[in-house]
Amino acid sequence: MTIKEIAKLANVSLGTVDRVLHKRGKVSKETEKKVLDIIEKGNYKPNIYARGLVLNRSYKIAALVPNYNNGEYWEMPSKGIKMEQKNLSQVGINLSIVYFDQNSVSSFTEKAEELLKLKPDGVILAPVINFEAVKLTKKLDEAKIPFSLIDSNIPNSNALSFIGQDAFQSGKLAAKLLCSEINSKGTISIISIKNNENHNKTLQQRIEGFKDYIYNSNFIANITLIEHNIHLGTANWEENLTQACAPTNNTVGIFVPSSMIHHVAKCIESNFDTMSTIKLVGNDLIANNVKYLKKGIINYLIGQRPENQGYLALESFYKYLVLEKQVPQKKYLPLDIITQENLMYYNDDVVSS
Amino acid sequence: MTIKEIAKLANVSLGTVDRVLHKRGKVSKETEKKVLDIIEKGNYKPNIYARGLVLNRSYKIAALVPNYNNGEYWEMPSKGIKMEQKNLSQVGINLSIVYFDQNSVSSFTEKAEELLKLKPDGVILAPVINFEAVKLTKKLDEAKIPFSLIDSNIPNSNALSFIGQDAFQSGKLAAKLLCSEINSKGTISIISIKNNENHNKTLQQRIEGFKDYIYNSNFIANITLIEHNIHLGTANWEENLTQACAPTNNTVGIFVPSSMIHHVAKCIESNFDTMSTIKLVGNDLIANNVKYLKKGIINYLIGQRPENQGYLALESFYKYLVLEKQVPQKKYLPLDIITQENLMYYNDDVVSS
DNA sequence: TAAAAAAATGTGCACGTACACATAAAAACT
DNA sequence: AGTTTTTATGTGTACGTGCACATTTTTTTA
Repeated sequence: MTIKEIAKLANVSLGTVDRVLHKRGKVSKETEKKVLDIIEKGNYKPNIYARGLVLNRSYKIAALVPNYNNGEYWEMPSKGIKMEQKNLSQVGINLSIVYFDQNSVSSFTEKAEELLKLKPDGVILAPVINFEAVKLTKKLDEAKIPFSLIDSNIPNSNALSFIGQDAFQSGKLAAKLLCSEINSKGTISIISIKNNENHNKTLQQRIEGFKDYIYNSNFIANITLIEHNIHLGTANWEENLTQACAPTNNTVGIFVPSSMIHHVAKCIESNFDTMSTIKLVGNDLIANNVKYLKKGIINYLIGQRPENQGYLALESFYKYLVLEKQVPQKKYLPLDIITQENLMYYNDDVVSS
Repeated sequence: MTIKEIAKLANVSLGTVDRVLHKRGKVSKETEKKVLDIIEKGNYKPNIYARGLVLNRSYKIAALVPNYNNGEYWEMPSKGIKMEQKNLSQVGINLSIVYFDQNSVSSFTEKAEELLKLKPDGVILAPVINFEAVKLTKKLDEAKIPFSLIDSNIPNSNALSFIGQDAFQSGKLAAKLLCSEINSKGTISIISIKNNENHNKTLQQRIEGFKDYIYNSNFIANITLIEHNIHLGTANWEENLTQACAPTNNTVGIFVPSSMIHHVAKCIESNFDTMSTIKLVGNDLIANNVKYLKKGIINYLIGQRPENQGYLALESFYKYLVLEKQVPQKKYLPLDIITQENLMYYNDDVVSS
């Protein structure tokens, strides 16, 4: 059914139907009702091609995400955004990615300014520096620029959508998996490995989830939990890490609540004679982690589909701006459990493109 | 860049550019080269809206899948197909689903005939009755109707694409998960639960994968494998099943290579005093299975994203027919590991729509 | 009751492409 | 050279929508 057909059925002109469809007024009550009835009955849906052709709109989306080296976690969300950009470039979605250094607050504020200068029609934001990100969202609200959050959420923000994981539940799952691998009494070491001093909400929530599971399970009778913090690049960090890997001589498991578990795996590998029985659970399918998963040093990785995060964020803007559809306010991605046996089907799980 | 602009730059008419673009001939070598150069340089991409508008093609896709009762496995692929249909109806993809009874060969052949009478532009086929499905694919080849396979593959067929799982690997994964839950010597029972006598390739491959893992691991020293076949609806099948659940009095685990594990779980629940320690691993997130996963009777389920299978199959036709893109010949979906802890983020993992 | 104002309705063009048809230029024939 | 045939190039229309502008009808005002 087309506008023309509606017009014919209602005995009015195209213009009148148009005014009814777009609520531009200047239509008498009666004709409006007549037209609306026909639209209803005929289940009229605008032709997306004709619509796209005549509107020929284009939107500028800007993403503010951490920079990265090859193989690091943040490569993946960026990859996802870029992939989807290729699909959406033909339908009027243009993308600029602005990278900031997640170890530097000033870098973030600087890049945030840069981003605002682009006057984007939408923003994708990774609020890893939480406090500063909140400030930016305020500014975006003022400027009436819609924004989507990826990776971690800012509760009570005005975000168009949040796409990421449930960090607490991720921690619980890690604990469950680690416990399933452990058959004896002993110590589990929780090692936070970080680049900076910034408080990381996601890590904290994962650890809380992890402890929650242990404390509420039967395992607590047999397990002692010890927490460690390692700051990459500081003096002796490697020694400290080795120490953290086996704080007692009956250490049975290690949990690293981030993508940094490959550092632990490397450490275990170097001390294989004494540490080979320690079970490892961590997060994220980055190349280094995958390597140790394949070797059997890491037992489980929990994936959070970071490419999908990026791609869904961009897609949400397409749906919102171009298709003018509603988008879900929150999208928790599944917590994928990855082992040697199912790795191959996740590792090249390309963004559906 | 538009055709008009190309024409202007090349000092020719729109018609000439059109002939070059569509290789309709009747263009002199020189002008053709001139136009092609400009197209190349300008990186011309046809406007998909204008294209869609003027072509206004529509395609009839027919799906041949097993019928189902509420909550059964085959509800999910159908659901996925239908969901994507909603998205694609606006872009000229029309769908008819033809259901057959997977326990009846004659039903399949009958419905296959019905499907061919629809003269579809593409077919989605679930070849669960392998031999008959092969015959159908031959006919489709003759009629030059492209087809996609879901759920299980037909090797060396001419399929546009296969979308499904790696059944062998799925079995290996099941074994790994079951073993991780088992801490003592004992018997593992592999129970095939079926509705019919037909040979089911997928089940067989899963069992082979399962055994492969066990036989090549250290567990084989402690584990005895026993296989059982249960035919639903036959006399005493429930007694037989109870028998199969605990063939020895140190049965430690049960693997069901299909979505039918809820029957086993029910049996365990009824005999909870004696069987509560038996670990269960099965396939597919159907409602009945989820129920027992939540209760803790089933320990792991392996998911294969059946909705996605349906939705990707339909999407592959959209890409192939409408967008005229190439589609991957094979798409193995990830083997999702589902436990109580990550269930919630899979269970409502709606097809990205 | 005529003129002015307001409300209602109608018309025409543009978007970029595909394809049918019309025309012009070049080549091959009497 | 003049005619026909072949080859090359140009023109026009339709697709369905959105929006600016034109026209008609109704209501209000002097």
